[in-house]
Amino acid sequence: MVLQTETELKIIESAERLFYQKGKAGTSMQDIADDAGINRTLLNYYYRSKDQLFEAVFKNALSSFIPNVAALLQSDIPFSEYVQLLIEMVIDAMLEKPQIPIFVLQELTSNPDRVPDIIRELGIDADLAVEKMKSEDSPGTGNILDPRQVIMNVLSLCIFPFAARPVVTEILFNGNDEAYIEAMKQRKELLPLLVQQFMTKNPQP
Amino acid sequence: MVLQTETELKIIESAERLFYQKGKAGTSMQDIADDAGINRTLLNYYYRSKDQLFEAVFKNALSSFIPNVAALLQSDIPFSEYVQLLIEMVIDAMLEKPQIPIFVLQELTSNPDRVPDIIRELGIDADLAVEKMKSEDSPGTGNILDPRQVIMNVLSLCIFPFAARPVVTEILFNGNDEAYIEAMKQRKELLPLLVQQFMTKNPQP
DNA sequence: ATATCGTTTAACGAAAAGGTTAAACTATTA
DNA sequence: TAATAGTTTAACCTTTTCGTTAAACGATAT
Repeated sequence: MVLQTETELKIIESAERLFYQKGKAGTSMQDIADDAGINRTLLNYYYRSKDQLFEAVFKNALSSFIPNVAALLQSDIPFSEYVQLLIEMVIDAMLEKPQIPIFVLQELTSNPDRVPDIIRELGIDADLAVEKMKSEDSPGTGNILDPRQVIMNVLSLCIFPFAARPVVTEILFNGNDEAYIEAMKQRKELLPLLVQQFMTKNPQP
Repeated sequence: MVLQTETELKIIESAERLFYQKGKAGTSMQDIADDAGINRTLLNYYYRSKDQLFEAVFKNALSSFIPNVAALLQSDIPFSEYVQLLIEMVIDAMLEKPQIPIFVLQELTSNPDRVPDIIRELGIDADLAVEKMKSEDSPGTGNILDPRQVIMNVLSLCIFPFAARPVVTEILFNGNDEAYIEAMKQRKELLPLLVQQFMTKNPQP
């Protein structure tokens, strides 16, 4: 069964939406069937079990942005360019599907054993990337930041404001959604400058 | 019933641990009773329903760190000091209970209606704080960053690496937990310098 | 000793959830 | 037209889950 039938697509779309919002345990097969407007038995017909349906959604979620990051990690562009690309990539992914981080992190929190397998499966070797970054860190640039800290900073700055959207909107923007969105647009220009600044300068005098 | 019986405490502790890890829907009343080593009926005896038990845990989670932040927001210390305190406060909270952000954000994602009530209940007025910050932003300091962006940055940098701990540990530190912890300790000293830097300098030339 | 109040337990009932099976339906092909 | 393969549905079974109820237990006060 290579190509997806229309029903199969409707199922995945509904499952995605509901799993993202309510989590795996919080979503019943009936919920998904109702949302897709089909009979519940069809879920089992196409995906055999709830576990397998969830698995499909989860893998989709991961593969929607991790491969890009992984490819970047293996590439041999200069570190500064690398960071710029990473920022753009992650923010774009967030704009498209902001719920993914929470969804993935929640799942990995309740099931941390899965993490190593997933990483291995995606073929990421951070050591290699980090070594490359260090070797690029010629003394003249004044960059003394551990590359790992830089990556953590970039991911944090890009992902968190989207993941925490409802809280951020309410606390910082008094529930004004347009103001939130506007701030996120500004952010896309602000972050590269910010990151470049703290990458190329020694914060200690 | 003002003071808590021993049973009541055991219940809350178990409920907390399990809700944090598995979420509300992923945790059954039986799970909690087993973890606490008591009869399941006692959960209903003391907390009436699963909803009310969850509510108790959720409010605990929020009140464990939001009040500090709220108090800070209302205080009238200088903005730079304010940021330093915020960083310390948030990182300390994260070190103690790193699972809270995901737990809270997951719940708020599946139930966004709750956010406004919660904020109001906690008596936070960000506008007031932001205005204060802006008024402090005398031209001489060169600070042109929107205070809201600064706050977002601080929260992002402090919270995300803890919330994403399993992934970060595996991807950036090859599963070496000690290395992760070491990096977090470094982070506690790094972040204030970093934030101070991008607060007091104009990233645009 | 027994009455009483708070606590704990076992048993019960109802509803929800996941999954299987066999029958009904549909469209294509022989 | 009839057979066939793929799809959809209704009915059924089993397990889990939440909540209630009434009885048992235990300590303290009368």
